[in-house]
Amino acid sequence: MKLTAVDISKMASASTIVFQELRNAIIKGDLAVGEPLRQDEIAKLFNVSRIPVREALSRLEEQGLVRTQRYRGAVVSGLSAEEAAEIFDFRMLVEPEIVRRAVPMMSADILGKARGHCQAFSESRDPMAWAELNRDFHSELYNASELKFHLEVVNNTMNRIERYLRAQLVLSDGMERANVEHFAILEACEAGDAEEAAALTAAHIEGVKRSFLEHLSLLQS
Amino acid sequence: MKLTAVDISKMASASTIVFQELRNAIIKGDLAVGEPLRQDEIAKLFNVSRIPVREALSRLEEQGLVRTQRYRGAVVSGLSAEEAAEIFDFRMLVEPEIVRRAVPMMSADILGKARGHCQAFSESRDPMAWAELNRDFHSELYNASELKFHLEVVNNTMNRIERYLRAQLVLSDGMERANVEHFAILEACEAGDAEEAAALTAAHIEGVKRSFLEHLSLLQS
DNA sequence: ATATTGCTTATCGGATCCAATATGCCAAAC
DNA sequence: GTTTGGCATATTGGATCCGATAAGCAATAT
Repeated sequence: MKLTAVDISKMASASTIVFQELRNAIIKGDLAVGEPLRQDEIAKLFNVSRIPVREALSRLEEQGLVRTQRYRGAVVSGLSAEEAAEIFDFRMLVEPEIVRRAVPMMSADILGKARGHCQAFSESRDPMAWAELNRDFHSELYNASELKFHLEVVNNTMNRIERYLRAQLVLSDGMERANVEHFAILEACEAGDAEEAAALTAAHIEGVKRSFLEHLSLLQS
Repeated sequence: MKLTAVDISKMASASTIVFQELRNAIIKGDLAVGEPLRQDEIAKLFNVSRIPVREALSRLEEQGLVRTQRYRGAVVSGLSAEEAAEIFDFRMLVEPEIVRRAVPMMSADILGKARGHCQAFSESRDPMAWAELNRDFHSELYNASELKFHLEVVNNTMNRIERYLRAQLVLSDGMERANVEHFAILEACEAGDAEEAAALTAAHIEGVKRSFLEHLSLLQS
């Protein structure tokens, strides 16, 4: 038999599709913080009943991306400055460790792909694509670690903060700095220097954090 | 006005109650790994329709506590030895840091409560209560950090592995060792020695990890 | 005996319907 | 003018119902 078989049992259900679309919209910032998510409205958008929408909203709440009040519906949840700062601290704790353990496992293929993402990031002129490429680059490196649980946690963490990173990449020289730091991290990886790569990753996140908090205090003054 | 007001809008919905009960049953190990969770059956148990049950199952899947296949239902998900080992590594990374930042914020009240949990743990003769008291003790210390995000992540992490810890506390001298180590951690906290408390916490988790893996290899041989 | 086919039942995903609560508005009472 | 009570509407949470798929079993053909 020569058939390109697709596993239909793994096809996404309606609720899964709604979930993923809503999640992406929240992550990208297309849905503003505090914006109410009406079940009816979403159901009509996707041409489904409210049942799969409600399951999607339950899952989003479990991920901390929306907040729900009984009989009052769900709203997109955001982060206070303190919460964002804490999330940066968390990333500074976990991501360097992932890199440390990933470096010895990086094949030439992975390093090549990472360099590709890095290049694309540096050359892109589309601010909206930056966050995407930034995440591709980091994911490429992190995935080499094959630490499924760590990666899952970091992904959920990124989902919560990426909106703010986008805003910040555009508003500052963050883009150029990120670019330089990415290449530095990449070179440490290519050199097989796990400790250096981890240290650079920590410094990178710390820089983003500081820049983020500065911009925030500017906005609030 | 002197009324002990309860916020009725925060009362749990049916789906939330089902979710919490299922989650607790999975965490405690009352529901075996691989056991299928039939919507009808659960709905009848709680005297509700399948709708809130399905929302509960969605949420459990989002937490990694069940696995769902389309049209085939949900089963309790477990951990391979590798996955469990990775989770211990993750805990060794995060929990010491939480302790480090919690120590300066521990009031006499908190330390008192922690000592209470620690005592209760050491005196309890009920193996099923150990895991509970163990978690109370650690939570008491961790909560002092007021790192909401870190705490959320650690809680979800514990939810995935607690079943295995229970089994292990009973089967070994783990109970006694944990007890000694708890008091050591507590003393470092009382002394305000954050670094020592963090180091002891890391050692504690590492000990549990090693003991866990040894028992596992025994079982498998 | 074994493999294939068709049927029956169990179970799931989703749609539709109903009850409970929230929200906004307007009139009436003070 | 402010507050109170009584609607009408919007929205949610849950129950019931329906179509689709999975899984087991019997009947048939080879």
